[in-house]
Amino acid sequence: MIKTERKQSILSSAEKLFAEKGFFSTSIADIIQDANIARGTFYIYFDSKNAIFDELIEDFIQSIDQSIYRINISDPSRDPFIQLKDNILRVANLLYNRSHLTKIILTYATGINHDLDQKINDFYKKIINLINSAIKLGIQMEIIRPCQSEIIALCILGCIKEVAHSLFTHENPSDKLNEIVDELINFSLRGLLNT
Amino acid sequence: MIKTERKQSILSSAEKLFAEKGFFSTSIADIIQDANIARGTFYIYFDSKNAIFDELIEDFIQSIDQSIYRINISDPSRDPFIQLKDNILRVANLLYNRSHLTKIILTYATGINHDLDQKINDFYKKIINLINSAIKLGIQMEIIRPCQSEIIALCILGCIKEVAHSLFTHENPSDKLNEIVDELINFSLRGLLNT
Amino acid sequence: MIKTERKQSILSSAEKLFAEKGFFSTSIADIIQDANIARGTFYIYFDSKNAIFDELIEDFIQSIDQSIYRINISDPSRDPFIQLKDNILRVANLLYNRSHLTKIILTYATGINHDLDQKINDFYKKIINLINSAIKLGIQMEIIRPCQSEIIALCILGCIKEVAHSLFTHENPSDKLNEIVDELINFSLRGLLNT
Amino acid sequence: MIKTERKQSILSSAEKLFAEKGFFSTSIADIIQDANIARGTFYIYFDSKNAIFDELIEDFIQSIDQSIYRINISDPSRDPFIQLKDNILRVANLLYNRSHLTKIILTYATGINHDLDQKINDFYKKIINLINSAIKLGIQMEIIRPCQSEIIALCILGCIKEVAHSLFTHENPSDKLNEIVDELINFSLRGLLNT
DNA sequence: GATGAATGAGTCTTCATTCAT
DNA sequence: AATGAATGAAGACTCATTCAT
Repeated sequence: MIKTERKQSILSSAEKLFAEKGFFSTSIADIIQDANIARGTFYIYFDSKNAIFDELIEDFIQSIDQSIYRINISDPSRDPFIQLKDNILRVANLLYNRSHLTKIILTYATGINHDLDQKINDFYKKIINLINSAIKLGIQMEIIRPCQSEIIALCILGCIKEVAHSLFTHENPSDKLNEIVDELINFSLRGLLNT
Repeated sequence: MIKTERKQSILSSAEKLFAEKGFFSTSIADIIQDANIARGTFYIYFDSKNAIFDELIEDFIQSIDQSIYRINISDPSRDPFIQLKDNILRVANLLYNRSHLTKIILTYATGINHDLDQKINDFYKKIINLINSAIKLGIQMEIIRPCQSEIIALCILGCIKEVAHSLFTHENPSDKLNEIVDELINFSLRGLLNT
Repeated sequence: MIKTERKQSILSSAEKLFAEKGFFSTSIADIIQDANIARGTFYIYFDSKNAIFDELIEDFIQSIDQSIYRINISDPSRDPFIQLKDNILRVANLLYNRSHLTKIILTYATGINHDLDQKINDFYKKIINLINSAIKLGIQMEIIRPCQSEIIALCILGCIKEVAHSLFTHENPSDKLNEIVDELINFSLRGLLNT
Repeated sequence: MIKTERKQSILSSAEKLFAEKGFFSTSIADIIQDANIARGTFYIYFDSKNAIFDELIEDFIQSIDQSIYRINISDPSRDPFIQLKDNILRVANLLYNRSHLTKIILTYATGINHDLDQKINDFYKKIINLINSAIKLGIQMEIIRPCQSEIIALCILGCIKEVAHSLFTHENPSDKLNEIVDELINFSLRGLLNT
């Protein structure tokens, strides 16, 4: 087995186990058993149990990050709402396809590694800022009603996280992504009231 | 020190530490040091590390549960929206005042105790159901527009959790509860669009 | 409750528990619960867990010791065999009536207290010597055939211990003492062969 | 050091210490110190302190069991008394060579492990039954005088145990096995009386 | 005398990490 | 590169004993 394959195989086992049992309840013994390698071999590829967890999480938040494109409002041929929906769909698809990692970050509890806590916090802050800026822009353009955009940004992130947690964290996650995303956007834009 | 005081003091130390460092990274040594008691004393009051954690969580979800009153729609003198807002305010105040416990349940990672996992799941399901029923009722009464109420219920829970997490989890949580709750309700009812 | 009664009550609980669960598996908590006293009270009457065990054992081996009378062979009016049988019957009755203590000494494992080990050893040695002297006397008097009396003394002690263990250690010990003692004496004197 | 050697070395240390100090007074710390290994190494080879004790005892009673051959009375060329003596000699040699284990089982106090208690009880019951059947057969064949064979079987087991305990449990156990076994058989067959 | 809360040394057990082969 | 035996620090938990009330 070539180096990168072996590394992937270990990452894959760890990902599965961390999602199932959590970081602390997953032991190196569990991982090497699942990956079918010797104890020492694990430490050839990763410095520590923390290190493999970090790598998993960091790679994942980076992929999510890369699947979010900045919304272009200067080009009149591209509807910003469609760009928004495309972003959400791309992220949703990513979460859907990596349900183990989705579960891991959505139930991530601090206390494993301070650096990692920081990185995850920064990631969420970045998303909040992104949403926040979009809302503020919308308010300027008078598409969106005046509001405390920071609070609303939190709400929208919360919606996404809770829905993702509920839908993509099960063995057979829902596949009606499009419908669900529509519902979510609709709710965010129009609210519940029957007007 | 009388028995109940001592127990409270231990609970208090544990609550603080679990919130700061997480369940697994908090040792009995940490707790007894903080509570300024001997090792054996801890075990007079609690059977195990799991037991004290369970007690903390169970008591908290019970308080939250008890602060939510069923909304009465048959009495025309009581505006259901005000009843809703009162519920949210009561819960918000509770979370605000018990910020350690709020942090603990909002970053709760499964795997500590299967029974507890179940109880927390049940609690969230109960809340989802409450919201879901309210939405369905609203739809019937044509106050609320037709929608996939299950998804929307998740959204609303997500909003509450994320806002709570962001605001009540810091050392000096925001005290503009009323404003925040208004913003949240407004968002849920009207959405973002400027109509 | 007067002092001696309370002490007896504690001794009684300890005796029962040591017999049931063994010295190490019986905790002070078990004893005070059974005796219905507070923790501190125990230490008014006994210095330590070892101390109560020692007292129990020492008193018991002393009673056994006192129930064995030296056999008088100079008085022709008293058949030595009857004196022997009377001795055995007295001991047997004692064991029968104190089945808890019988179980404790018969399953006594060293390692609790070096002094006590010594005392029990000395007690058994004394009995062995008693039997040994009796046999030697019998040989001199030509009642008993020549033999290695030390080995035979061990055999006889072994017979008594094993029979006692089997019979007096159960919930309802056998009450056919007389028959059993006859059988034992017969075996020792005549052996198994059909002559 | 190869795995089986290391395991033997640990078993050997444990055997010595359990014999010297008893199960409860022997700590894992004692064993690993004597075996000159690290704490964790012990747990590579044995699941627990109970487990190593069980293994020691079970293996030993199995060896004893296997050294006892069923006595063949249908073959006229083989004297049953010689077969009996051979059995006793084989067991005696085994006990003589494993004096630590001999001490352990002869002072075994119940309460360490219920399964093990059962196995040891069963083992002794099996021996009692063996002796009992032999006596009954002897009675039928009119070699042995009529008697309460159950009591006598206990006596014979008691003789063997006490003699074994006294002789093989010391640092330098007696090596006059043949003589001792003869004495024991003689006593059992002929008793003490000078006829 | 009686109480029972408090103590802390001692015990078993786990597990991430190392390193000689 | 791969192995897996060995390590030992760190953790949870127990329990005989003490002592202020």
